[in-house]
Amino acid sequence: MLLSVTAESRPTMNDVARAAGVSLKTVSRVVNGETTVAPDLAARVHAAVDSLNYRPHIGASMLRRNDRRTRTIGVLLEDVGNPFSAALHRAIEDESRPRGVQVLTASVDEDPQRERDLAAAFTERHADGLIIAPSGPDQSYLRSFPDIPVVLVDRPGTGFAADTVLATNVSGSRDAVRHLVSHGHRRIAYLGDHDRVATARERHRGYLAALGAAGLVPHAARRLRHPSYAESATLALFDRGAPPTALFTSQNLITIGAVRALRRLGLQRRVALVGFDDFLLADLLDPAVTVVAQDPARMGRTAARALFDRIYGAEGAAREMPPREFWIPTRLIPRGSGEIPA
Amino acid sequence: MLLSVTAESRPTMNDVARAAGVSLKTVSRVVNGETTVAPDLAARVHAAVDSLNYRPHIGASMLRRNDRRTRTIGVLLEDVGNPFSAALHRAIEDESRPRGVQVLTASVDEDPQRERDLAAAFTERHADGLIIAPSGPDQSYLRSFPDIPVVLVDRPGTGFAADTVLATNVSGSRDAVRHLVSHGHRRIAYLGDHDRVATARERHRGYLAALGAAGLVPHAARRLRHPSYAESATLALFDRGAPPTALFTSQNLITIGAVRALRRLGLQRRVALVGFDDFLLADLLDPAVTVVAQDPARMGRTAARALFDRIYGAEGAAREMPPREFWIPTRLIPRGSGEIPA
DNA sequence: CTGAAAGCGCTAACAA
DNA sequence: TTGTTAGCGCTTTCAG
Repeated sequence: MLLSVTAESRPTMNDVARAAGVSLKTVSRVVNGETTVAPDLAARVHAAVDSLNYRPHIGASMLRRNDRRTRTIGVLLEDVGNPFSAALHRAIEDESRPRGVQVLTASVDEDPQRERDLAAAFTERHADGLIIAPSGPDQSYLRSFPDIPVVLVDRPGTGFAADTVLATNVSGSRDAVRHLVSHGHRRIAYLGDHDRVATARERHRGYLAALGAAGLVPHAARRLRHPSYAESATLALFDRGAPPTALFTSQNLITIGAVRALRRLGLQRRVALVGFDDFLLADLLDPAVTVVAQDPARMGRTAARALFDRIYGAEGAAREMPPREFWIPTRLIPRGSGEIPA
Repeated sequence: MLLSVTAESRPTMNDVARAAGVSLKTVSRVVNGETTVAPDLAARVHAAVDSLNYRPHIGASMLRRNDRRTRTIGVLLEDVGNPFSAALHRAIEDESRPRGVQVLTASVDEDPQRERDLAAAFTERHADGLIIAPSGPDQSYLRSFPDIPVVLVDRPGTGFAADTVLATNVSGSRDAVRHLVSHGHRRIAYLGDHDRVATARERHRGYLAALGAAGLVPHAARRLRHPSYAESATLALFDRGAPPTALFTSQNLITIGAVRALRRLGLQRRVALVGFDDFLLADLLDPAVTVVAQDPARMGRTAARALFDRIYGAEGAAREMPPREFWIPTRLIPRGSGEIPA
């Protein structure tokens, strides 16, 4: 007497065909919803599919199909755990779902090597397209994947032409600083990410432009190697002679660090603050924090639509379109901290 | 003169073999790092790989391989955009990366149908395993995917036995309420998610248990259909006779709603508040919010390790292990709002 | 309308 | 050490 050693492996179309007493090809037709199958055969196939609990193997199917679509895209974000990336991710997913597209995600953590490796990994898995928030100084590595559409989001790419979705970083920062100037400030300090980060460079440019237009000079500009230095860097600004009367912070976590520092100094009601990028509970702090809000959801939706245009749009034509730029406007939200007079 | 109309399709192992003047199988060996290839042949293959920019097709490879691993897992979360889910996701990614595993993610949004559909979609893509934060009332649908290891996280499953990673919801809630009792409160209200949500049920149980142990009766318990009702529900609690002197809120967004309501009533320094689940900036509010913190990063890491145990662990043995339960402790963090006396 | 044969890109099993 | 043949699960092509 032999014990069964069946590996309990998943049924294939062949198994279904045998069970239904039809040919493999007829099963294929039914599974793919072709209408050229006699009703009684189709019914037998459906019954067999149910009883065997058959599920198609889309990997095998894509291998043979002419269009070779996996209906999977790859998304490279700064860090899937941070609120900005998470909001982008969610918006991309919302555009993908109705199209039956699944999403592979990964965090780059400002590591250029990782960016390249992950793009390669997604390519080997035959993602139909890539959405990338560029991190490294150079995206020319993408040229070695000529057959896969790419959309860049949040930051511009270098050495590679692709559809790009960006916030209006320069004008948004200009608005922020102009707002502070209009409340009488003349000593306005800047706290931002390292120049390596493209968005930080742009926001710094906006800061300088607004100061110049107002006939002011930069009071102090700190480009931080990491947001975790924001609190101590802010404290240092108030260590000497003529401290700033207002701060412009170029990013979420830096804004929060500045808030903590001002609290410690007891200056939160005396020194004005405008931050770039909104954050949860900014309105519940005291004073509530004035920000230039981005719209990550809209950025994600726009990026996903641009990608799907190219992947699944009118064959040929859509893929060859010249690269497009999408600018997503920012919006100044006055809440209190930015309206403190000089 | 003919124009080239080559479809620019990706080179295959065959192309590489031709270019290197070796057989297809030799290329396969080199690409897979087998050491049984003569150095000069290997060098020629590498050169051809580089010049053609060849990348292996892991879909085709997995189809033929004996182990049939895609090195891809599927993760079903409540909402990839919310901080708790995003932290889980990030931790899962951190465990996946060193193993060369890519992560497919999707948001279930409390929709049982979507949960099933997405599990099926991941299965069709031959994910090696699934991590699921159960949302629907019943996970027995997972039995129709007998060949794929599953780990449940954040909430227990129903109708399906699997490794499960849970926060200590009951004891954490008990700690929270006991903390309020120890500050003299006797009228402690509960605000939480609808009973449909398993974690909400457990946290409510902990609330009742702590009250019972203190000889108290529930003051008012509101099970909300959606967190967006938290603010108005809190306001309503103070509409009548003997309002609560303390609140226990069972979730992030509900806690924040309660904070908003107490502010509007000007009661934020008179009514005590302890929330389940920590949130960014809880310490910067005034008063700072006392919470029972979960550890989503540890939950994610634990879930991922449990899954990888089963997928890639000692063949056979690991897959057949009985289901395990992992309890991730919560921690009460006193910050001010929970220490307001009755 | 249905089916048989070929083959997608790759690895397993075997032979040379 | 290297190459040959077969075939993973499926769709295509083409013949009935």
